[in-house]
Amino acid sequence: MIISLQLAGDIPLYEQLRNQIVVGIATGELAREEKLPTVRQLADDLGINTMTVNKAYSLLKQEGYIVVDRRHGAKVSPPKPHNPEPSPQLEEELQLIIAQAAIQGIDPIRFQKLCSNIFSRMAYPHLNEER
Amino acid sequence: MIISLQLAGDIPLYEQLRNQIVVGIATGELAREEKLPTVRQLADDLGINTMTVNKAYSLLKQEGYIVVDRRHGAKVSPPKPHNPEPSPQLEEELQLIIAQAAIQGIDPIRFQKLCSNIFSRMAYPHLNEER
Amino acid sequence: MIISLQLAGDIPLYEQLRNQIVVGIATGELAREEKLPTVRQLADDLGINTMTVNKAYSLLKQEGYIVVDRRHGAKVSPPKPHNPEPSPQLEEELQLIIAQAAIQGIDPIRFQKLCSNIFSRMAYPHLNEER
Amino acid sequence: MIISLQLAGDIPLYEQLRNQIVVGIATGELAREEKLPTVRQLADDLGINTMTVNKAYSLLKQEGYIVVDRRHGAKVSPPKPHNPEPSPQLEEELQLIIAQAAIQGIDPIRFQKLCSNIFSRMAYPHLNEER
DNA sequence: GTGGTCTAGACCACA
DNA sequence: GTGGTCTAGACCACG
Repeated sequence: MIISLQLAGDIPLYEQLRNQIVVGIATGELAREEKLPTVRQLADDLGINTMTVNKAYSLLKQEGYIVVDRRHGAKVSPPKPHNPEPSPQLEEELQLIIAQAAIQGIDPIRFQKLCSNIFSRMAYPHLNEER
Repeated sequence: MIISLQLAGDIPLYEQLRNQIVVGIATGELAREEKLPTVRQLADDLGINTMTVNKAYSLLKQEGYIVVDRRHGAKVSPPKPHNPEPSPQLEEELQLIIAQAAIQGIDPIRFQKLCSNIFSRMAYPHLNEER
Repeated sequence: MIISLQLAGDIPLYEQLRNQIVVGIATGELAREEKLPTVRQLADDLGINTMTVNKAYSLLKQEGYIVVDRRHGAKVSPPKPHNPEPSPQLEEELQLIIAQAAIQGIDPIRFQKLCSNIFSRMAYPHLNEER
Repeated sequence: MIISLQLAGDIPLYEQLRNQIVVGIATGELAREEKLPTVRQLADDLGINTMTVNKAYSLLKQEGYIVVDRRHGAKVSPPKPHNPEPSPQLEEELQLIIAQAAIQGIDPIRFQKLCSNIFSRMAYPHLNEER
């Protein structure tokens, strides 16, 4: 999986890292149960400090996206059960996005299509292949 | 228009302010061409520093959401022409949101419905009243 | 409030710090809404690194014990409503404590008395003085 | 006796093991003088490293919970005499628990009841069958 | 060899 | 002046 960080940006490195891994999990690029690179490995690859990677991993662990097994490092969490209720925080973020889209001049139909496109890139295991 | 800031939160005050004004514009709560309160006025109302409000206004101006006329203060920008192409940045943010939603266990249909609900609260002037 | 760290121990410094602050909040030694010392201040006082204090504060923030106001630093969270249901984690920890006490030869009556003593040192605002 | 370890957790495996054995002793699930499985046996059963089990046993021995007879393997220590004085360390741990409980909004009566429930699951041999 | 912890010192964003 | 972020380098606990 390719990770690209913009060193000169407003978003903290650890957050960029966290975001890209979240997307990687959702798209299936990082398969469920797949082992993530070690902290040191990833830090080396990206040319950043181990503690920065550490912080990203801690965040992901805290949010439940990954689990850290002391024996084998970090891996992607097992899929969550189907849950139709969005968190309030997510809803608020979505509202902001849609507000911006609306002002930019994007109509709802176009937006829906855009969402569909993005969704189709996700490998969400919640519809058919879930136990 | 009601603005509520959480003083003790991770999101910077100026960004919360900017976000709520953007939503206000999209929902029509802040009518197009409407005059915004002065920096000092708003800072007083919210009990925060003028520099913070100033920063939010600067950001909004830079992003094109408002125009600052030296004689009349700040006001909401006129509507943009219909433009079906989303900015890459918006697309990226949307991707992150959808990724999180997918992992949370929200299916595309539910998500679409959620979007529709939010869109219906927006007064997007791009479909009928296009100049 | 006095904080004493054992530098040569198994418990990480940031955790010792976190624990003592939690106790300080419960006993009322750190009054509700009271401002905590700044990260740098405390780090200097204790002779440890700022990042260690930072980590303790982050933990406390994440757990809801304190709130961090960007304008005035960290302060103790407002009291929680009366809630008779203990978290499962707390229950498990308590079970371990009681197991150890039982093996040590402490009978239930003695234990109850011990709890009462400790509780009497707490300034829990949940019984009378709550809105 | 059933032992369940969470491989992906913050608590070290050897400590989880130690804790569960302590609880097992207190509840009487592991009867006094009962022989514990060998290090290798237990390691195999749990699918973990022998060193991890070894460490847990060493800790338990050092704390006086078990005795290791070179000829017969490890077994639970004989009951301690009735001793109403808690160790300072236990008292400190209890203080932390109670502090958290108080902040969580649990009142002393509820807490006492919780303790009683847990105590009733213990088979403390110090009240009646004292030698 | 893994992640976790800690240090000293630096720079930046926020208000 | 506050907390937040990042670095380079080190040591330790865990398994």
